[in-house]
Amino acid sequence: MPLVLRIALPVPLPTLFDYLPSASGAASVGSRVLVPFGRNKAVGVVVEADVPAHVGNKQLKRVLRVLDDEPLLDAELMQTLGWAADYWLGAPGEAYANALPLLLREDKALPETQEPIWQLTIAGRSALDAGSRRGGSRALLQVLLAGPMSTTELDIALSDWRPAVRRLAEAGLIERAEPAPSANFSPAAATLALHSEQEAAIAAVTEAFSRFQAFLLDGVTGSGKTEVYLSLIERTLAQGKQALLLVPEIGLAPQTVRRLRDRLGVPVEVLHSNLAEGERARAWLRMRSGESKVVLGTRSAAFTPLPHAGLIIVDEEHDNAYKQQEGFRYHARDLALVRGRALQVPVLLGSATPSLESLANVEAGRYRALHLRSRPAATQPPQVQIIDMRAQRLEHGLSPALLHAVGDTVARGEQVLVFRNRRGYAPVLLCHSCGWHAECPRCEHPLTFHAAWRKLVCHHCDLQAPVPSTCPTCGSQELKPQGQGTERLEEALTAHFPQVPVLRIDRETTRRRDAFEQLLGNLADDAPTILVGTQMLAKGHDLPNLTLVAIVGVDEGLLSVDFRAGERLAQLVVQVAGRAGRARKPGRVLLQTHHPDHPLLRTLLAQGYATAAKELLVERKQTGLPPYGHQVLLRCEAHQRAAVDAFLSEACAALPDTNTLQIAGPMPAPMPLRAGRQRGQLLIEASNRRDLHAVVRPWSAHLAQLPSARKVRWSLDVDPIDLY
DNA sequence: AGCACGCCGACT
DNA sequence: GTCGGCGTGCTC
Repeated sequence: MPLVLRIALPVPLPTLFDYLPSASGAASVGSRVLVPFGRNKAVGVVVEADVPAHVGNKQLKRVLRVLDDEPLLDAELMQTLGWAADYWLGAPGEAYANALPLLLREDKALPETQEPIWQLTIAGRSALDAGSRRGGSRALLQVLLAGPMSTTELDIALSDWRPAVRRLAEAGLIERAEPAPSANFSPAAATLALHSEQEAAIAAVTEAFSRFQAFLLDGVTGSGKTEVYLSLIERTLAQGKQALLLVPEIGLAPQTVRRLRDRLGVPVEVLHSNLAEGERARAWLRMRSGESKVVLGTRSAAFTPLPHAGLIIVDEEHDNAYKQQEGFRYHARDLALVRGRALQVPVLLGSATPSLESLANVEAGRYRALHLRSRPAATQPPQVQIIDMRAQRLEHGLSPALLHAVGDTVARGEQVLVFRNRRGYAPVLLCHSCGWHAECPRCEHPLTFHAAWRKLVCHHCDLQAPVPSTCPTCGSQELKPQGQGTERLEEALTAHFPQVPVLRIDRETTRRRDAFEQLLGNLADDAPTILVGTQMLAKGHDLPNLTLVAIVGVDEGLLSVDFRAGERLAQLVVQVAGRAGRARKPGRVLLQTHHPDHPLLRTLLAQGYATAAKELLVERKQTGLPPYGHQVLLRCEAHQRAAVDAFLSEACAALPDTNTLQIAGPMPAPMPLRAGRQRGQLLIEASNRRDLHAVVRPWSAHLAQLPSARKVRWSLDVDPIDLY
């Protein structure tokens, strides 16, 4: 039996692949190799070396080339990635592929980690004196007059400077400079005075430096969580160690990056999906080499190498954006915790509305709770009030009380946010004569009416259809938009308050890059404005003159069958409400509902998120749902319903008959048809995670062998976040 | 996931 | 007579 290298290749297959070592040199675990794969070549990562082959001699091929003399992935990442693929039942190759920036998954030399630095040439100086250039080129020359600048610095100083660099470099007016010897950075911005809760939180985490301990920092909006992060990162740097800060989405990044850079005075690497591949690879490599000390990033940044790890922070830890919803379905928060344990560093989870999972971990003594209860930046917490919509004369879904409050607020010269989690004009187009409504043929869900586009749009599959002028079943002209989306609210508010600008912020109005930043930038002058928007407005962004938040139409969340709907609703309401009254002015929150007596709303408003969450946890415990029970969801879709049913029933039959598992299904998915595909699922639950994995691990291998599996698209989701 | 092989419809 | 549709099977 020959000794081989066991290699992870970027394919969604449950196996590693054995190869004979390269003729030219040995490859070590964690190094990348180029191998022949099928009729092609592929770059893979060596997972095991000098092991006996799993397959017959004649199948073995030889490694073509070893790409790294030194392992690119260190022992900790290799171990964590192996664990991750096993835990989330992912293809090992996909786990490794996820960890490496795209550029590092290619058969190329590693890019230079030094970012380009540009400086003026002598000709450039004269050109500037002569004033011969204009536009972007002139601005760039002006900026470089102060001295050489790196890509990062140019990003801060100018927007869209890259074309100008190309033009001026070609004209010989600027050139690449040698990097200056790395100077000692010194913190620029002064430390804010910390209040006692912040001091306590910082002391607790600092005390745990150099060992693993999870913390849950529970701090209301405006209580100074970011300041705690900054201080802790500063202390991590003082020890010569690295810090990883995860955020749920890029939208939160620009302001945080600026704050980190100003405060820490060291380069801060940023990793997110919108980044150019070269930048991404360089940032990753600079963390790997230890050249950089701080990285801020979204989900995939949880895989950044941290050879000198000191601290991991997960901000807004409750946010579902941390869970990857396709391919390798990992959870970045949970991965961060596993890495913290492997690296022996503390992990700080922060949120104003912690997930029930994290609260249960505090309860079980696995995490230490840290609280920030006071709001130093605001005089008082916003006052929340329910508006009972029943028996009210509504104007486009807005009650008189709500409109009055909006009017009063703008009359005082302050800003209003009207929150509605539905884009478009109306979620349904209904025939008042016969009850017909427009439906997506591929999803069997109502089409949303978009007035500005004069179109019906399916929000599940992006199908677009013309708006019929008469009812297709009865010919009546009584087609009426039913319900309210942000577009309709914008229209209604504009009509009602013609003297006040109404600004809509949703996926349509912010489609263009930076549009969100620009729209909010226009608000900087604090003039009275009515903002209408979706989810996007729930987080980040400090609007000091925003004093009224009106939440419209959260009733769907109260009635949903999804067991997490209540948790999500509570988090959303608190996060949106947190937008109000962040500066000196007191904030006010109005919640318009048809269910003013709903126990969740009552608890939430009377006693706050912590109490509401505690009650939700009690319910979960009684019903054995997560975090007290554990779930694996088998999803399946195909054009033919029969193919779905056949696969799921075979899959169900293949499960062992143990009383440690509860099996729900096979059943249709909550959306049984989507984009023309029939969908079904099988949910497996157990009170013990180890029992669940022990069953599901061999089962998933078995599923791949089923002939019926080849006629469907299927996937397993460990700890699913939504069951739809 | 790619990528080939393989057997049945509308074009020069 | 071909080009090409996507079903099925394989990748150490």
